[in-house]
Amino acid sequence: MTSEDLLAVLAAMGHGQRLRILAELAAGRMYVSELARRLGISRPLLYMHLERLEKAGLVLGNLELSESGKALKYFELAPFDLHLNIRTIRAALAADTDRHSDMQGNPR
Amino acid sequence: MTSEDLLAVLAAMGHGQRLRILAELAAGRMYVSELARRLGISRPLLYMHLERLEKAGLVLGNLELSESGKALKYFELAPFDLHLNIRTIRAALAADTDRHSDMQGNPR
DNA sequence: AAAGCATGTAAGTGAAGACTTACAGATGCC
DNA sequence: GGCATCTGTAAGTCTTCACTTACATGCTTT
Repeated sequence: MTSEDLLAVLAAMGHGQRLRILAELAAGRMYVSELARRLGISRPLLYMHLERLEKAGLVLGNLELSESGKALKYFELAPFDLHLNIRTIRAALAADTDRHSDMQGNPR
Repeated sequence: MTSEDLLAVLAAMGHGQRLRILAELAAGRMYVSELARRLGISRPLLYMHLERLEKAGLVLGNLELSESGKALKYFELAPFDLHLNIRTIRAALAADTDRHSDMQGNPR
């Protein structure tokens, strides 16, 4: 995990609304409009938050067709469990510089 | 831990410079000017970041007098280890509403 | 056809955050 | 005294973020 990944997660979570979105999705998958109604926020705003959460890998979006044929975009929680301590931070920062070195992934 | 506390930590950590500050302090306590030189950032900027980290409880500042009598503000890492998952998030949000109920801490 | 509900995006506004330059006060050393 | 080094803060700029309003599109049901 690079520091970029770590930062994406931290920044995504570091916001009240998005914390509430995650908590709401813990109850189960839900499509956007329904989620917006439950949280009492506007849909475009929710969209922005969901985008950010998805980029951080915390939620997963999926456009589906209901039985009646109506398009619904379902979001669900992605499983995550990050041990946030100084060790994790140092490892993430170290991973950045390591990307410059060769022979990673497929060393002979 | 309330969501306010959690958000303070997440928002404080969700920034590259501050992540680097924490990593640098992992090597040991250091005073502000020295830390600024090591990181290559301006002192006022570092100040702002340290303030934020301190409010989140991630670092600890202490103004001391050196042997020669010069004032130095030392910062050190506060031990932290946060398990970041959906359970923690829900617990934090739940703690918010619980603050309105009585008999917490010392229930008879 | 019209109304209802869904997705998706664009444009604009207002507030918060990140950063710089600058200045003031205090002490130690030459 | 004058220079170096440290702390602390104020003011100003600039960008990013959060949020609203509005509009275009598509399918369903009445």
